[in-house]
Amino acid sequence: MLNNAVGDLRTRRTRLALRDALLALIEEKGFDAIIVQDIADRAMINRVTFYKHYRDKYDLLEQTMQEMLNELSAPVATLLQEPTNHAVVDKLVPWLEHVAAHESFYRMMLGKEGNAAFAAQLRDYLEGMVEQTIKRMPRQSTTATLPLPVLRRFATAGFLGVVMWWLEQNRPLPVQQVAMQLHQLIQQLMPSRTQK
Amino acid sequence: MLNNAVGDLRTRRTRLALRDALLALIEEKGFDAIIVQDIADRAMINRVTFYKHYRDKYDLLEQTMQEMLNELSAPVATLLQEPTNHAVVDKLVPWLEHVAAHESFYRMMLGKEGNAAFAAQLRDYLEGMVEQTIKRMPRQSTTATLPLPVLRRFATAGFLGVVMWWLEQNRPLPVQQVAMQLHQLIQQLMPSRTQK
Amino acid sequence: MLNNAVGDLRTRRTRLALRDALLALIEEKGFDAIIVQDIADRAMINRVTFYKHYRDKYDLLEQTMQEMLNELSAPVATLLQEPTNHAVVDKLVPWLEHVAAHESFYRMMLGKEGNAAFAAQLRDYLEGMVEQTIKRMPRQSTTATLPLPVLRRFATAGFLGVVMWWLEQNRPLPVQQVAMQLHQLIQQLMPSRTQK
Amino acid sequence: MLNNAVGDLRTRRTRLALRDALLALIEEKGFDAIIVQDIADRAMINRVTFYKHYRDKYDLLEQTMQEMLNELSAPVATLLQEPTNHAVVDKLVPWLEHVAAHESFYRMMLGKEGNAAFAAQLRDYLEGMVEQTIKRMPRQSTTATLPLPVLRRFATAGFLGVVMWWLEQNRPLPVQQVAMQLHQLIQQLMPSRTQK
DNA sequence: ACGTAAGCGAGACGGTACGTCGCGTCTTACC
DNA sequence: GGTAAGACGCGACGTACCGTCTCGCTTACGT
Repeated sequence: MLNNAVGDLRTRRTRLALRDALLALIEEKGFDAIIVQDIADRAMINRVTFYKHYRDKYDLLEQTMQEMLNELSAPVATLLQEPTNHAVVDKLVPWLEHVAAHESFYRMMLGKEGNAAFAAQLRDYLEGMVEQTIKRMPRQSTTATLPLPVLRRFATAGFLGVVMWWLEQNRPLPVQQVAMQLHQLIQQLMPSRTQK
Repeated sequence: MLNNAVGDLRTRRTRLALRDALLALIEEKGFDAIIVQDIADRAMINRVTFYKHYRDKYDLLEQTMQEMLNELSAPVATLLQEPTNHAVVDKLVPWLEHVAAHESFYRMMLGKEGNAAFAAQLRDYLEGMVEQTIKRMPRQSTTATLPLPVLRRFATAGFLGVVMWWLEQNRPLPVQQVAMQLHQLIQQLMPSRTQK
Repeated sequence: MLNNAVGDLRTRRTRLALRDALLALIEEKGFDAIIVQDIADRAMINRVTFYKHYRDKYDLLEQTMQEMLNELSAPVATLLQEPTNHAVVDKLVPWLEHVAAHESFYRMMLGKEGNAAFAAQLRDYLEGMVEQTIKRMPRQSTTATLPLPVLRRFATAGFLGVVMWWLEQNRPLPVQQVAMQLHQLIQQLMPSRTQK
Repeated sequence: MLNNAVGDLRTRRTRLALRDALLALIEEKGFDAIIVQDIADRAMINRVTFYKHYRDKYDLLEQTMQEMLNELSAPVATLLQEPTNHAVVDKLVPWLEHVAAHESFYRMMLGKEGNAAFAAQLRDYLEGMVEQTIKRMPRQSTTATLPLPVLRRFATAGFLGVVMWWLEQNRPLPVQQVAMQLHQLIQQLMPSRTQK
């Protein structure tokens, strides 16, 4: 492993090329079908150099996924920190826009040939978001008929399911509309909780 | 590939041993970590003989998955054919019992190290069930505020999500209770449709 | 191994078919390139039946070779037993005619892709012939300048070499002429011995 | 196949080890009985690495044979280039010494379990030598009673036959004596030609 | 600005697993 | 009792991909 001080320009260039190559290849043939030589070829670096930066293709994937999730959560995080109490819908739109921007990546990673770990990670992230949102909300003494973890898992899994559907169908609806529908579905599940 | 005519006793014994070995190994270390030699060893057959029955481990997985799904749907199918209009909950219980009986298999296949194709196949099967159920129901002129595919996908994905949660947590609730909760969640989504 | 009593017609038919198949295949692609399945296919018998008659392809080859040699030596043996003292040339002609009759077989077995064991066996047979011939001859007190084994080996190996050359070149000379030339060569080596 | 540029020291060491292993194994059990793993074990390299250098064991054999023949012809070639007109015998001695030095290799390769291709190659080489020698000689208007190719083939095949006999018998005669006897045999065949 | 340590290309290598070929044995069922 | 048909264990094959090492070249960084 090379010096972690990411200062060196060459290092940064190489790592970037590798990440881009991975993303391109995932879109082309899915993660499982990729071999290290593919990534190196695409990034126009030597295969051995790959191993100087990442343990194996799973290592590269993990780091790339993490960055993807960071990018994904960045706009939402910004919104969350603003004092104005946005409606949930407002948070969904930038979120979905990010997904749309990386459409084929997400389609691949979440689809049949996809990676269960990525889906799980994404769902965990969503569960975290829900948790935070609920914590922020005024404690409403709801008659919680269902245990929270069950409700939360149902909501996040359902949410992701719809997003997958949306991607599989090549986004038949505009972002705003999907956002609204998702919002409505969640409302139906947690009427007392999330109502603004 | 050997004669598919399942007449030969030896063939059937071998194939069965291979399937059982696969299931056991999946529970032990997950599908990806399995090599053909493992399966052959466990089934106490020669590695080459494996290839006389299945193209590769993916082929064996696929066939095994298909049989798993058949087993899964068998009890529900029986219920559906009976004239008495069972409540949805009644269908859920045998379904969940089958999952519970193969707990570790499903936990593995649907979990982080799991197989996205299996999850997708399972979800497709569920969507099919929902579709059939809806067709059987008297056409209620509901004010369907959401497009059916979206609703259906949300419901099935959420449903599976809860089942996964249940397995991940080592089934903290009895089958009946999970069934009830799932039923309630679906009711909340399609109030007019599924109410008996 | 089946009953050695070769009485059974089926057995004889099978064995014959196998031998013919072997000969045909040797001519086509040489012994080494032949697999048991080839022989069985050509003989239109089941592969397993092959093993009921011969241990493996080498076993079949050996028996076939032995028969070939018997056939080869038969006419010469007849001549040898007759009282009239034929010239050596007379013995060579039927011998070469047999080789010519099985031209492609000998070409293959003695050629580049050939079988060293067969060549050795053939040479041993020739050495035996020479030995016998010499024994029959009136003890001539020759000034044997060279040890007999050396002389004999040189003569037989050279003899076979010329036969190979003759086959490789697709028999550019008629049998009689080759016989004469071989005779002359041997005469040159053992002037006092073989002169009639 | 690795870079043929023989520059890399590791490559040369590996190839050498493989050749030596092959030679040792041929002497031990003959070429046919050798499997690639044997060669790799003996050379203390990985089996896969073998395939990075040679297509298969036949490829390795061929190259090794070629080098053997080069080594064999080297001393004779030197002699041929010298102006002094050596007697044929003088050329035979170093030649036979080389064979004696690799006795068991030649015994195996030319014997019953041997390799017909090697024998053929060796004989071709000898024929080439004879041809060259004859060309160099003053055209003697001999009464060539036999066609040259026949004579040449008889001589070379006989020559090799005697060498084989010599090896089979574990060299009962010293090199010089064999050389003399071979010389005499050839003299008897081509009296006018080769007499110095 | 420039010397040097770092990143990098290139190739050999050990090693695991793969999927296939061919062998020889065994069993069952037919004639 | 000979044969067909097929499953099976087994040894070996040649290939794909992996991760490591080593050796030089070149390039960006720190003084």
